[in-house]
Amino acid sequence: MAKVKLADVARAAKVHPGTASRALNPGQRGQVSADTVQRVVRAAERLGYVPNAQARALRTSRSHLVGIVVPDITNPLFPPIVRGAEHVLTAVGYTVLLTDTDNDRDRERRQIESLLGRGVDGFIIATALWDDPLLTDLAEEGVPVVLTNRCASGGRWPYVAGDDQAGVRLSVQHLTSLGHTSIVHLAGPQVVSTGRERARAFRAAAKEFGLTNGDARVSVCQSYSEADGRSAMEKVLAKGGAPFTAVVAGNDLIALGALDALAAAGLDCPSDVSVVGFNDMPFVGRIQPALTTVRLPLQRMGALAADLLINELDNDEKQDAPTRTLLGVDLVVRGSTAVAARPRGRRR
Amino acid sequence: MAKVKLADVARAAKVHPGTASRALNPGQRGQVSADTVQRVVRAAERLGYVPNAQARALRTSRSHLVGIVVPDITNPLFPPIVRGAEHVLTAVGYTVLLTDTDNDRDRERRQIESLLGRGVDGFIIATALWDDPLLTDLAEEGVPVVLTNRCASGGRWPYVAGDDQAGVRLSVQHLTSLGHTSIVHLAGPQVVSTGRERARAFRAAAKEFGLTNGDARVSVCQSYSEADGRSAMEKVLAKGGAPFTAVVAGNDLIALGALDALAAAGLDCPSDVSVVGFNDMPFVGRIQPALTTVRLPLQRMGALAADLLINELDNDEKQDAPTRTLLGVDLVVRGSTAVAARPRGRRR
DNA sequence: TCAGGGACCGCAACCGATTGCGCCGAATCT
DNA sequence: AGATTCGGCGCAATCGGTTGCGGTCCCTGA
Repeated sequence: MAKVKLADVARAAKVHPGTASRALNPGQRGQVSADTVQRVVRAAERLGYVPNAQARALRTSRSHLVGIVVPDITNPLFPPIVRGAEHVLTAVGYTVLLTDTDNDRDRERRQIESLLGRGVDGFIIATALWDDPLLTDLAEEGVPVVLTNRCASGGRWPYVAGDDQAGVRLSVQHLTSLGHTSIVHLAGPQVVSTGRERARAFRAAAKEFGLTNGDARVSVCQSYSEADGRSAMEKVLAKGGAPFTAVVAGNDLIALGALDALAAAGLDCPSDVSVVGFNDMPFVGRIQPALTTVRLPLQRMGALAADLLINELDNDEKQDAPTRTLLGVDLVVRGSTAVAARPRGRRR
Repeated sequence: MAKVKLADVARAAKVHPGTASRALNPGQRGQVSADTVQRVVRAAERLGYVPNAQARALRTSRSHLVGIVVPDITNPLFPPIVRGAEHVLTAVGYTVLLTDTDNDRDRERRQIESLLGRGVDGFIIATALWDDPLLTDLAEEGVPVVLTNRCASGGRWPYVAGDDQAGVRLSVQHLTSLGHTSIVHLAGPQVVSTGRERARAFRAAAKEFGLTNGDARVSVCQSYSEADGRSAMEKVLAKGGAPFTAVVAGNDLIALGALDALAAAGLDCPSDVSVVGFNDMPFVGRIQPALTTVRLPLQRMGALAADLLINELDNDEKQDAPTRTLLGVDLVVRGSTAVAARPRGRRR
């Protein structure tokens, strides 16, 4: 069965294609008599008419396509975000173009350009660097962009994410209330906002809860991964210095790596060292020990990012002050944190 | 900066747009002199020309868009598949339209129709039911489809997945070799191929390894979820019957649910009951007890599915015999399986 | 020298939907 | 009754590439 096109519907309803188009588009329906509208709509239904999105996009230069850019869809952090965004977007007639940049900047740029060639109306980007030339390029071309998960410097883009600062503060508060007086922060990469922000928040919280400088060390991981979490933890253990009894990880992956390093060093979690993660990835509550971590409303983040983008797309007026939303987070206390033991660490 | 279009390039190269088009398309390049090709290509580069995919698709009725349909991107099974497929597809100029059906048939149909309206060239579908009207409809419309993860009856579609039968056989073999003589299979839903196939394989393997009927029970879960796994396990425990010492779960999620039910019933895994899962989802090796499970090459599955689809799209000749590929699987032995204890179970 | 044959390239139609412009007939006003 | 307005709809251009057809020019062979 050949695709039925607008002209077919028009013929069936005995009107001109232009009229059929108006009858089918709620916005222009006022220009057509109710009677005609009904005839056209009926005909369209009877024939099973599905408008050709390509043609429409070509003419209107609105594709109703949205690109979602994630660094690695395999990282459990992102699927819920994608899902939340997708549900909102499809509900209002947008379609999602997903692209996984594989944490590769060149690939990311190529992908985004390809998507632009496809005429996407806007992007939801979860891969932003703190200083990101790609973003400024997009801004110059006037492409609507909403950032999620990570933000960028300049505060130029709408943005929705979890409240990193609050999450870290909750973690530190929890640990100090358990009697921990020397805590290590295994920070995420400092080129992304979450890495910077959580590290900043850690220092602030440490000060707030009375930890002195030497007792609130920060060690930076190259990436958010188990491998880098592990090696960062190993490095801290090897270096010695003041003994510590707790670790605040930049995210759950880093926490997992840290757990490995601790176990390898013969340290037990939580009796020797408490560990808290960030993100509450699926199943981290079932690992051994069950990970205490900060829960973000990921799906809601995605949904909100989509809302923001839709809003920006529909009101083509540019708003000068981009909305920036921080969603509340919870600390989920599980088995990886416990009352501080006598201070302990690897000494040289 | 306004988008540069083909006409601009043509003007810059002092040729007709038609000629510019031919010069830029490798397939037609032979019809243009080498000198002109170079002029056009240079001009295109200089101006930063990006062809408008919509216009091209409209004219050629080839969008280079592929729809990937998954039931729930939040299920860790799917991201690797999507990733594998996406990498292959983008490498040859296709773009991925992702849609998450939320396990909702109506939603799925709407989404697919919407994607068809967008002119997708083909689909990779991971949501197939065993008897799936949606698939036959697509087949009637002549839309290329490749199935992955699950297949459908009739053997009408190209298909790539893990070797379920081999995986289950490995599991049963492993358990019997540990001395288990009474095993329960918590099967997945029987409306999807993996549920049926694994159940069938379980019965066959049980027979092969000498388990009698009463010692190879099958209980079916409504869905692949922790909740249904748990309730199925609870039901088996409540019903009593012959004591069992091992469980082969339809997938990891079901296994997790079963673990919960066992723990709630005061049974220890693995000392009282061994459990083996299926899929080797991320992090199931870190839960307590570390789950013995069957590992599928998920990313490779996605990549292969993409290869199959591309092949079908490029050779518009319909091949009468669809390729069906089963990828080899491994049994990953971890802590949730152990030598059989004395048979035990809940007795009334 | 002239017919025949390519190689190259321009012309214009076309893909399918949208929309500014303007025509026509009927209702309203004076 | 004649002028005027307005609702409803048809016409045709347009979005940006692609491609069948045919024209021009040059080269080859007799």
